[in-house]
Amino acid sequence: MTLTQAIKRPTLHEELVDRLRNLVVDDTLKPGEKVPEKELCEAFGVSRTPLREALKVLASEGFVVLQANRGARVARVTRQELEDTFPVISRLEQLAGELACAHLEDAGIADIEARHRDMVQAYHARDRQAYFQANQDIHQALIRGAQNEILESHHKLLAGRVRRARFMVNLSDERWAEAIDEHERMMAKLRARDADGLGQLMKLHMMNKFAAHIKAIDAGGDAEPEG
Amino acid sequence: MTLTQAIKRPTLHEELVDRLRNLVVDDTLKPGEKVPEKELCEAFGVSRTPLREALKVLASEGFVVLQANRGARVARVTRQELEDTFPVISRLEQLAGELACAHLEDAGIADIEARHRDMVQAYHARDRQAYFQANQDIHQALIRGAQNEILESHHKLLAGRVRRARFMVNLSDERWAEAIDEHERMMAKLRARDADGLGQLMKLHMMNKFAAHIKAIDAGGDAEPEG
DNA sequence: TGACTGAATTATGAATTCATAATTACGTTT
DNA sequence: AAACGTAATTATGAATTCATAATTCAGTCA
Repeated sequence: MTLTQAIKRPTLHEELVDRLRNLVVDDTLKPGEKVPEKELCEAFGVSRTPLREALKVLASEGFVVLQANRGARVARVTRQELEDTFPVISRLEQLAGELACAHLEDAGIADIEARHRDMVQAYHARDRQAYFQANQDIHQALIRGAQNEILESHHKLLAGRVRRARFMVNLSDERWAEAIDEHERMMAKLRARDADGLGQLMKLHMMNKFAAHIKAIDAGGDAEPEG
Repeated sequence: MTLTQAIKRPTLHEELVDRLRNLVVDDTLKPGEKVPEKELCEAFGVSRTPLREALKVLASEGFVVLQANRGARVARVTRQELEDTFPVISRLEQLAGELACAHLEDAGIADIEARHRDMVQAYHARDRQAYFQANQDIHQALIRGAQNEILESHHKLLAGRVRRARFMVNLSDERWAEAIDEHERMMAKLRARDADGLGQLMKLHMMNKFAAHIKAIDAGGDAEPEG
């Protein structure tokens, strides 16, 4: 009976961690906003204990900040943090690209090709939502294709911190075209299974995305009200 | 009064997270071992609530694994996990090396030089303990020198998972000499502020360390008893 | 009228309690 | 005596309670 796989029934606090993290990542809970335990408890229909456990985890992941005796607030993504995060993400994506070239089956590559076509189509249709989704799927597939759980989990955390819905509205036409071009070249490297080449391009792609964000932030001057 | 710095009185569960993590990292709590809440509560003199919050955080950091209704166990570092972790760490160290070259002041480099000399001295004295300490200090200083908190925190987590005391006993004379040589070359690159060169060497250094660990594990056949 | 003091309220950190799943101990049956 | 089934015990997930730090608000005085 050593083969028996443990049945996975998610415990209450695990469920809450996921739910709350999603609320932060998809920008339902805005940065700097207070996270009142009471309201969330009645919203989710749970007691404070599992919710507080979840908040502690979210805090260690960096999605919320805890102030002693003053509860939790959604973490602000400061410019400094962006500047720290992107170089790290870009290196993780580089590694992912290299490993994906080595580990992906032909079927996996074909699947990414399909999503790439979806993305290009969304680009021509100027469908930001569809583009965003396809883009995310591609990166996700490449990370998964690396078959490295540590890489995947750390990437997921960092990507979650940075991926706030509002960033997408910052996508300029110029940068959008550039990004598409970068993806085309990435696909070529992937088809050729040029591991180092793909890694290099993915790193660059991330750093270019980074530059575009910074530019948009400097131009738009994100209000970032109150504390 | 806007300059008033909030006084930092660590909350109970934060303290516990650190304490418990240390117990795991320094191998006081052995991999696979059960982490009984009751005993730890009376050992630390706290109630179950903060301790359980701490365990949730430790679990999200990967130091313990929680099984529903069956409590927490110290996470085992499997071979697969080592194989996943080292490539990621090596890339983080590579980035750290590049950034450290760019950001470290001369004084910072001099400090690392001093610790390097300590390390070489410990090597010649065959003092594994002192060597280990100096080595860790050097890597730590380089990571800190990168001045990237995201990089630092993620590196710390991964290093903590891998850094179990017993690994040091695996250090063969051959590998030890090799490691010293690698460090010598790293120092040369750092002095020259050759960012890419140092990054490259640090990546390699980590992967060589990785290979040595794997070799030792395969040879020694770590017993890894019970589940 | 506006700023300060202090009580009342609220929210949070932590302890305790409760319900239930898991484990252990025991007795029965073959 | 071994194996199964069931009851007793234990440990855990979650709710509730308690103590205290923060915040709010009313009242006072300049």
